[in-house]
Amino acid sequence: MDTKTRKSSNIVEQIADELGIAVSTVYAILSDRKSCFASQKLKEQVKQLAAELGYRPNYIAVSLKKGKTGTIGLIVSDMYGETTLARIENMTKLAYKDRCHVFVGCSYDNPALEEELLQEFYYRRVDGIAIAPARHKGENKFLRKLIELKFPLLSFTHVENADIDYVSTDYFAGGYMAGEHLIKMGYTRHGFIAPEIKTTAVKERFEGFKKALADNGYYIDESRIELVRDETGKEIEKGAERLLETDIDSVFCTNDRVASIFMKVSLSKGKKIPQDLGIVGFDDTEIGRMCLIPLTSIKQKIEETAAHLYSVLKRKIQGYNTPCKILVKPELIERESTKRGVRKQ
Amino acid sequence: MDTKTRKSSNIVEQIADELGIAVSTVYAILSDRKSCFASQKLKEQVKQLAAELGYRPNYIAVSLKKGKTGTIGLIVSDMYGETTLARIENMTKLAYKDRCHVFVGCSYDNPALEEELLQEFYYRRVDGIAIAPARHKGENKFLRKLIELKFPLLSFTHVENADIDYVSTDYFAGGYMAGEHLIKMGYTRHGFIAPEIKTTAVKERFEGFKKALADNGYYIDESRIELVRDETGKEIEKGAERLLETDIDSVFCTNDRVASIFMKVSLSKGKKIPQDLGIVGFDDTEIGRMCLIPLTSIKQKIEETAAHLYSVLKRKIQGYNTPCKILVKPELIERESTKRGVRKQ
DNA sequence: CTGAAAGCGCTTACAG
DNA sequence: CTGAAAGCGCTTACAG
Repeated sequence: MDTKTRKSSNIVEQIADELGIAVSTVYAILSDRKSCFASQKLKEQVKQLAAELGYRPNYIAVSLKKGKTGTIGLIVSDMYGETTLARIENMTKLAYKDRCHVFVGCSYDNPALEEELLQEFYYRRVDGIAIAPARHKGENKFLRKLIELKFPLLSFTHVENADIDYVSTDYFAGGYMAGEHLIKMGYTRHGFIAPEIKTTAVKERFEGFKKALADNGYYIDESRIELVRDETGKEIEKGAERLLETDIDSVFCTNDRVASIFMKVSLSKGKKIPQDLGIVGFDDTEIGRMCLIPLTSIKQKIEETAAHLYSVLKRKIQGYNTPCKILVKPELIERESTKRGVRKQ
Repeated sequence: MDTKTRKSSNIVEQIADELGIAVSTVYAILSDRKSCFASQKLKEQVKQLAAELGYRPNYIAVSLKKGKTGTIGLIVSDMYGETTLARIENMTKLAYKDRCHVFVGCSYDNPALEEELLQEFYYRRVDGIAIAPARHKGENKFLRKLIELKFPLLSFTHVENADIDYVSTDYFAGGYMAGEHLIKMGYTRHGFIAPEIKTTAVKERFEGFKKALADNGYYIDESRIELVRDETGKEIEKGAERLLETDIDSVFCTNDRVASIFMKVSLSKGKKIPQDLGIVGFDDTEIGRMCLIPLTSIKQKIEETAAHLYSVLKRKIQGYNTPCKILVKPELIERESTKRGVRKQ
């Protein structure tokens, strides 16, 4: 038995010395390696000692050696609302099934910050990145670089003029559903309200909406399109008031929050919902469900989308790099705010 | 000049070979070390080459060497609501100022999962952990262990019978404020509604509420305390209906969601708010602001709390380990739902 | 002012 | 079946 007390501060070496075996054997035992043929008794001794000495595995060393960190970067573009939280939740939950953990970062729609975060995560050696890209346009050279390098990277939305892979909600289809639904419920004078359109996600839902109207012989007049200056409650209220001065009998709102404000303004003006006015929102959030007249809304299948995205990302991490552009259809959730008696077929 | 082409795959070695200098010099230049006295020209050459060869720093190696990862673990107990998202946001934002990143994990109120996550983060060598502890009681031995080890660990709430440091909202004070406010507005028959009380956070706000009533000569009768079976909308509605059959003229709801459901039920029964009925919520969320009658609510100062928590955590990481039990007073946000003409002084 | 060397804590061939 | 050695990519004294 080797008694030269190496007095190492490294617990694994201490164990090896104490038991007169090699460090590599200790590691083999401690990490339950299948190719470890130590006797049961030895294994127990080692584990016992490890516990006594307070051994803790060092995942950082493992990461360095393996060249994989078991880590994913998630970049969101805002820290507001159920959609963002759901993305965080889904990614962490899915990753954890593979014992992976996720770093969360927010670009606040700022391309420079987005670039920084991307680089940070890249240097930190995350195995892959999921990103909800900044909506305000701006050059992101680093994003392009990562795409060129074929770094495992996947987006939650389609990005104009960037060849990034994505798994996204089909916003166009969502808008189409909203339009179709209002028509089916017998509404004929359709309006649209949204804060100024800066994102593909919003532009597409509007395009889809218009297409549904057109396909059914309707047309949306300029005066019935209200593009509000910003997302503050004040501005949305003002927009709602203007829109209510037109002859609309229904409105598609870009999200549930806008819809709920619209509803409040409408009710305060004595409108009957859904009789005088049908309202459709987007996102199917709690706020819509809580409205005095529960809100019909287009629900993004966030969970399904996330599962898809994660599995593709995982494949990319494993080295498969097939291009991937996936659109997931949303779903119409019908509630009181459009439940007018008439149901035209 | 050393021409033995070591043909290393390591970019830094390649640079060193190419330029005939030592690797340590290359590293010194690449990481802009102040104690690096290489000539400006050499520095430029090195950086140039690094860019050409696509060098990327390896934070994992740095972490291993330095024994610090620049990483924080955040464990939340649910993935629901504005408070959780705000915690995630604040932690990531604050940490990022120090170029730290945060792993997010959720225990879903499950002590076993909580223990796992704690251990994962510990093994992953996060520098510190911020935790919103699981509310359902259950032994968490690992938590205790970390506390014993004096691992940098801080909680968002006080935990019964565990000596964990925390920076928390003062829920008792919040409940007290709610009670005091209702009394000041002239309400005299006070009720309380909440899903069954499992957490200190809720228990304390109720205790504070009762104290405010007692201090002002009021008393809350059993019949006016509605503890609902679970958090589903259905159960809360039923509870609200029962409570509305008593003679209450005001109610303190454990959170804004419950309050907004309560309001809906009340309105549908023809109650006038705030004249017949005053309602106070908790958390000051969008849902409360969106109510038909905007909701008076107790606002947790999440941002302030987070800033406090982060700075204490940082000190712990730096090795200072002074005990820390901090309560941050919340704030009453007065809106229409309690704005009754009478203002008793 | 620069460079050779040891070491952070692991894993993985490879030799015995 | 077990162990000695090299190496993952860095940093940090220390020698020159």
